[in-house]
Amino acid sequence: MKKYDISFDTFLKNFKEHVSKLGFKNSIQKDYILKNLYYSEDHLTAEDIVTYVKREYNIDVGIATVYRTMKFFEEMSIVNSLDIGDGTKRYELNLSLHHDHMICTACHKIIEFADEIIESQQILVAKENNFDLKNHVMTIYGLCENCQ
Amino acid sequence: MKKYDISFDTFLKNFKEHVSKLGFKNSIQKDYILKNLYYSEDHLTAEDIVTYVKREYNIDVGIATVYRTMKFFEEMSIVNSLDIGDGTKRYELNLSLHHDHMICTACHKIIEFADEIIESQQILVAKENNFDLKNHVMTIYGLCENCQ
DNA sequence: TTTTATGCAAACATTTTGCAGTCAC
DNA sequence: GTGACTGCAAAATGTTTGCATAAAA
Repeated sequence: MKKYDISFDTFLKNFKEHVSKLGFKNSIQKDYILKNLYYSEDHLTAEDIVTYVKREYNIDVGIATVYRTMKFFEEMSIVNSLDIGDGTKRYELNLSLHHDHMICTACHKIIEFADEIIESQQILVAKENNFDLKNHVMTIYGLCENCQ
Repeated sequence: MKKYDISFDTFLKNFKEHVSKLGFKNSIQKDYILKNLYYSEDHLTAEDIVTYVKREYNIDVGIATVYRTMKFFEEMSIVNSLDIGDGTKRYELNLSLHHDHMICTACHKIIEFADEIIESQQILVAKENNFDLKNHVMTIYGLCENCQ
């Protein structure tokens, strides 16, 4: 659904250079996990990633590697994690402009949205509290159009 | 820290009547879990609740009962749950006005805040998307004053 | 007396960790 | 060759469930 401003190849190349510069090592697992995140739908669980990478690219990745890699990607700030309330972490690429989520409590559909007023107000609130804002998550729960 | 507009005794009395009317049964476990939520700090884990109820009131409550009770309270809309990103659910009484959280990623301190502009903008965004808003969660991550 | 709630222990699901072997640089 | 990465299996963690008993209405 969502397209990014940067092509996958460019993104991957940049990322691999970045990894090298920091003294970490690249691997085909990292490459294909990233490729999968780039081209698949958002909001994948670790299990999803294992399944999809195998199905789409025929690459075997262990679930432990996925968890470790996602933690690594989060620290690199190229991935965000998301909890839709079912006790399972989901991951999405952090390449697009910041957006938030509306989650339907009936069908679990996820609607993404971005609102500039909310964004700027958050920055203001953080400043008022002498808080050094790094990231934020906003989730609206309710019923989507179909489920009302 | 936070005081509610309603006394615990009044709140408990109302709640017990409500439970009866719906055909459920009251119990001292429910009473003391509620009492603990009312008087303790916010953002307790299930484990915290077991520990505190024992310590403060010398009442034994099983962890399974806490989970079941919190689910029940959430369905009654008197409790909210909160995920601060460490994989453990935390609970707080839903008696006060809506507020959101800023969480320090270094010391895990939680700062509560309420912002009317953000609140009203959320309602607007939901409306624009034909989404029937029931609840929402907003969390800002970053560094608190002390940890910067 | 009927039905719901509780507590225990077992089950379950998700995530993390230790370790031996592999791969990148 | 060294150090980081991977995969497996085991462990750890958090949460849920089945069942017998207890308590509420």
